[in-house]
Amino acid sequence: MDYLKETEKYIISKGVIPEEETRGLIVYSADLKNGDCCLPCFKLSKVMRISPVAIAEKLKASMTDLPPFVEKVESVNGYLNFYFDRAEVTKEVIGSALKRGENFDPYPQNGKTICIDYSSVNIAKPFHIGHLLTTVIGGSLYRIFKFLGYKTVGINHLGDWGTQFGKLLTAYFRWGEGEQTMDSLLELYVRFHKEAEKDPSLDDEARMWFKKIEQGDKKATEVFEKFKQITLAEVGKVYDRLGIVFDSYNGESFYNDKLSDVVDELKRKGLLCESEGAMVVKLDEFDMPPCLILKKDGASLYATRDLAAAIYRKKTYDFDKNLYVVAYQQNLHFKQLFKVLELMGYEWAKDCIHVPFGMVSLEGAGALSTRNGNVVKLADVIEASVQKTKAIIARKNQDSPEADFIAEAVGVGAVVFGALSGGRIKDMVFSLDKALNFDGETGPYLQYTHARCCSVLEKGKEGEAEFGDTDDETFALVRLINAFDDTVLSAAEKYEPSIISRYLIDLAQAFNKFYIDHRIISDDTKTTAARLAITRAVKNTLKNGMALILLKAPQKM
RNA sequence: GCGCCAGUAGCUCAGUUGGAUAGAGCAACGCCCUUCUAAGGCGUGGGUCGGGGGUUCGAAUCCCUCCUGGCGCGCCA
Repeated sequence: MDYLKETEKYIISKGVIPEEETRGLIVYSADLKNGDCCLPCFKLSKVMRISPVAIAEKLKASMTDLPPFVEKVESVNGYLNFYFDRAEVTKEVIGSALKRGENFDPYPQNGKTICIDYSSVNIAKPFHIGHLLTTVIGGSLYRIFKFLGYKTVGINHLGDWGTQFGKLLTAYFRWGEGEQTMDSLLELYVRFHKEAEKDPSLDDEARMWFKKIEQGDKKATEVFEKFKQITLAEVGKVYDRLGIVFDSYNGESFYNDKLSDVVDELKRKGLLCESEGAMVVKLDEFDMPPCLILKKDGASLYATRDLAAAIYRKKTYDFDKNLYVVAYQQNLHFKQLFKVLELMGYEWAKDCIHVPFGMVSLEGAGALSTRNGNVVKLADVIEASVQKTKAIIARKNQDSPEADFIAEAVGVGAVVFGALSGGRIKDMVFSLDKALNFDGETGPYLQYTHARCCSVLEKGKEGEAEFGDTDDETFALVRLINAFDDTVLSAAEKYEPSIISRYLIDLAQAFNKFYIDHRIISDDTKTTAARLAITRAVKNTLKNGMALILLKAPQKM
């Protein structure tokens, strides 16, 4: 139940204050001492020309028939404070939470489709921690929107086009024919850049090889396809461990044969003009630099492919929203892209949304760079984290048969949560030590709390609950359980999984306080039943919330 | 130079559509396992919310200005 709305409705029903001015004023109290929610009357004071104190007093006087969930109302310094009937609210909140069961049903299908472009790996380049954010943010948004009843389309817009692949082929045929791995491909790429500094003719050779790929030359295409398979097999393993899925792997090369149509369309609509030898769409009147469509030599550019991709996605999926989970370096690019779509007359341009996130750099080593090999591979970080978890489990002397499963869930969870716990937009300095810290606000903390709930539930006998517990710790927990849906909706609205992460930390902290201060299983069957019901509601809420941020919830750890 | 974003405790960050005394975690120190998982809990210390001005009954939050940092600004993606 939305208690703020209910309270608002009740206040308005009194007819003491203007309805329009009251909407949205009610907030949850910061301090439980001041009640559970309150109406600050200062804004009303301006409209009604009465002092806030007088308004609060007048309202209080009118409230002779409180709704069932409100116990008392107080007027304090211009605030009208509502104290909830805790037993009543607890019963309602825990009751409806338990009704959802262990796995919450998704919202009913809303008939809307959302495309989410994320991860977007580059062929033959290492899958490193720089890709972690786009991968897990996108993967989490995918689950959040699916939960909310959207049809979701996850798109891995592969980086499988460009002169870089000419370079790779050059290096391959010169120094590395035969079986390749991701590592050996990276070595080839790094070696090319080193040698090309001394021998510029290598660049010409690279252009030649890329031209061959473009023309569909058999030898070039075969080798390139092999590189693609090697890459996808490698990153596929990481996706599996992270629980990331895609519905499409259409990358840059996929749009190759759709580019000329886009260019023609731009011409036809009078948007394309020649500038310094290149073809551009001018955006001066929107205070933006021009959007480059074709190079001097007639070759297409990034924007050209993205235009083709957006149009293709609209045609194919008829999306209601089209998300791009791409680093903020490309803010301008997407602004230009969406503006050009708008100028082309596509009203759906407004549904295209760039979801930017911050830069990842390496502790001590600065920016990540594929060229000089300054990378930390995602698979290595995950593996280190899982190994550390195994060591902890061994130390705790719990050689359970599920040890491997738990280590995998917790190790991966630590890495994933580390990436999803902070606001998207902040830059992140990656530190393995920090990623491997399992104390405090971390994924393992959430998982531990969940396992703790499971352990208690296994030992106690659940039964018909009567809620007499109304102390602050218990009630804080109840309020948090009730906030689950608002939290998910807010995360979706802002495309910000970290809102769910923060919420789950709050929930786990509240439960751990509750757990320490309240003996859950005791001789008193009524109290035991009530506390177990709360524990189960917490467990289920944690588990379902964790799934939305890609965290597994083992029963034990 | 212009544009966008960021600046909150030693560190990492919440809080930013204005509401009551600015909150967590990490690190440090001190406590709590003969009762449900100590990957936990409690306590202590730690703040010019980048600076200054303004709007307001009320500002970390809104406006102006300055400082610092990051990113972007034509043929890479």
